[in-house]
Amino acid sequence: MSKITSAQVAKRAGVSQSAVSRVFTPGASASAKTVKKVRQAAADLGYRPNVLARAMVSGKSRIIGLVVAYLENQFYPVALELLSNALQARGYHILIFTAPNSADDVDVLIEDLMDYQVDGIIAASVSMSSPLAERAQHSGVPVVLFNRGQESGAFSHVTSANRTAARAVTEFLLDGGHSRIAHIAGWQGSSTGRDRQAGFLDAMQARDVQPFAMVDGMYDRAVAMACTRQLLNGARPDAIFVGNDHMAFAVLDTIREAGLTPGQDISVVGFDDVPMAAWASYDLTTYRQPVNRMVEAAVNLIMAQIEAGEVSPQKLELDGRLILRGSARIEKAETK
Amino acid sequence: MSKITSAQVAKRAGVSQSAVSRVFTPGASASAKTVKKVRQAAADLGYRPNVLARAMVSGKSRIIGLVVAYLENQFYPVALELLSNALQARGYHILIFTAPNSADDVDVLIEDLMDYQVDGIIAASVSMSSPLAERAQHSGVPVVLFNRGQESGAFSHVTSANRTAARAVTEFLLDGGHSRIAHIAGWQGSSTGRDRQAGFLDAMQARDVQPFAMVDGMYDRAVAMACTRQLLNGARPDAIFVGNDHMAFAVLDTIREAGLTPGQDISVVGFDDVPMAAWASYDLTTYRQPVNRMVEAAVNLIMAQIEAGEVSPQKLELDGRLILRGSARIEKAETK
DNA sequence: CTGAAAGCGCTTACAG
DNA sequence: CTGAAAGCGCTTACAG
Repeated sequence: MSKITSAQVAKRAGVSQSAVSRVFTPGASASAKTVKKVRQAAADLGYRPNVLARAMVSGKSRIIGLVVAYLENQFYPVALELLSNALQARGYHILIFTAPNSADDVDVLIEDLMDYQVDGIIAASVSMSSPLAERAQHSGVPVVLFNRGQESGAFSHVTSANRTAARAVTEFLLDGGHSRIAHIAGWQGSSTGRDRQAGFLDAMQARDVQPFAMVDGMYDRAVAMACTRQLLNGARPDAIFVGNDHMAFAVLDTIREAGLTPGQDISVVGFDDVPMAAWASYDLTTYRQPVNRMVEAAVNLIMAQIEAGEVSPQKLELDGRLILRGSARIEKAETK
Repeated sequence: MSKITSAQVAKRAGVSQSAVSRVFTPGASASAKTVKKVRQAAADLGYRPNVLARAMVSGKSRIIGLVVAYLENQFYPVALELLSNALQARGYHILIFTAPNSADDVDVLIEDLMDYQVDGIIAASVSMSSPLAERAQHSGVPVVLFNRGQESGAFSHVTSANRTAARAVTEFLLDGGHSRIAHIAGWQGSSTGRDRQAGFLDAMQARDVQPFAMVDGMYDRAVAMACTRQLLNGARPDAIFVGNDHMAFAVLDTIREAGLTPGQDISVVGFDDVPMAAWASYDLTTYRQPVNRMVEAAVNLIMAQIEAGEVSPQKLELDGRLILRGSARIEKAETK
């Protein structure tokens, strides 16, 4: 029931409270004898410094606020785990805020987050409003957007080179001899959804072929299934480029439900390469986002901003690569 | 760059700093006039109370430490999201610690967690050592184990009635006319793994049938696949009861890889009923853990312990139910 | 190297 | 209802 304080340790060790503090402060300056006495007393009493008190005076909480949504999409738990490990390794910890998908509420969340005096904020899969951007700036709390871009120059962000990537995916489909290509895009309210769609259109226009269809799957399984049923009705596409793997699994399930075989009757390509994409039942051809490197970059960015105080926002776009599996035909149609 | 403090608000509002504090304290006692002036000044300045400072003096951080592992198993992200939402709704937030699966390191983690003066700890899918149990007890920090039991009476926990549930699953398989039933158990170092295995054995013994095989899948996909390949070699089982869905998906993939059809050539039943189990490609018959109720119970328990100071540990075991899908044969063999 | 003292931003008795 | 004051558990100049 008792919280041991540095004062109690000091008393037992026969030194001042400041001495105890110094022993537990990395950049210490204490004699070997003092260190020994203090460590002994601390061990006897089971003393551990109160991180909150330290945070108050130092102004550094060693807490990073993480805003995350879409946890049903395997990409995010994976990223969360990597993020947490990377941060833990540097002595930071994550205060997690699960976000509603609507924008206003995210603002409220971030304000709550800032009340905890977090040293930085990583916002995954959410956008932030401009007023909020200003508040964060003003409070001097660095913000890094993860897997989401930001038009305003306020924040740093790290994403894949979504537009280029989507273009590459589309070209792959075109090269494979597909000509009736549909795109089930990610939520158009998100930069990733818009960028990937733009990349799709880039490639189609460059080859002068019309999209078979283009709809917004909202990054939602049920919506993606409904879109797919629609698409399968009547004249069918011969390929569907889906805005992320999570929706692509829904597309695959729906295609099979209709008695068709993915990769044979219709090609499907996703985006992310979550672990499940490699599982035999899905065997999804997809564009791999370099999640390891993305996490590393996000952590480095936020650390740099925390340490430097101010760093001009950086926009990082990393390259991934297409992973070929069974859900999409590779060879040209004529060579079949 | 500036953190606004209550003193600054007080000055602008022309009241004392205590008055400002009262206005922002729920159980306040301030005149309407004071409230008005203070709120105005606070709004002008963009003031928000420093949660850390409040935590220091009140001794309540409104932070719950969550220890979690196995994030690749969809059960945990789902639980995490529910937990976070439930806690957020009550004004608490989660400081997350991703756990290595080995026991010693968990202890270190929990100590780190306690340094943040968390008001309570929810440990999902991990066990805690006895010495640590004592420390937590001693510090007066309530601990609730989630989806994992604890022999020692030290902590509260909430789980499914794993043994009974596993027994029911096994009986279902037996009733379905299966006689060569294998069990790929969860990690035997975990209570859930042991309890489910015990339930499996209960049912088998009651019917006087020998297990076809019993192995430890370690809650790991790769291990489960290896076990399944082994099982498929030579005389095959006609059913496999798998310790959780995450492994069951691996089993299903492996069975198909061998050219067999789950639910036809061999029945498979999982445990959890994660969302993916319902997806057409897996269509997994499984025992549904009542995750909503489990989360609710865990949150209520921890809240009760925080508010009451001391509450004797409670062991909650909730009932779920078997969800029938296509991966396991239902009718008796003879009626086929 | 070391101790006394101030102060981080709050809450909470204590008087009035 | 309200203000002055003490104190939560630390870190960090400041003297010595």
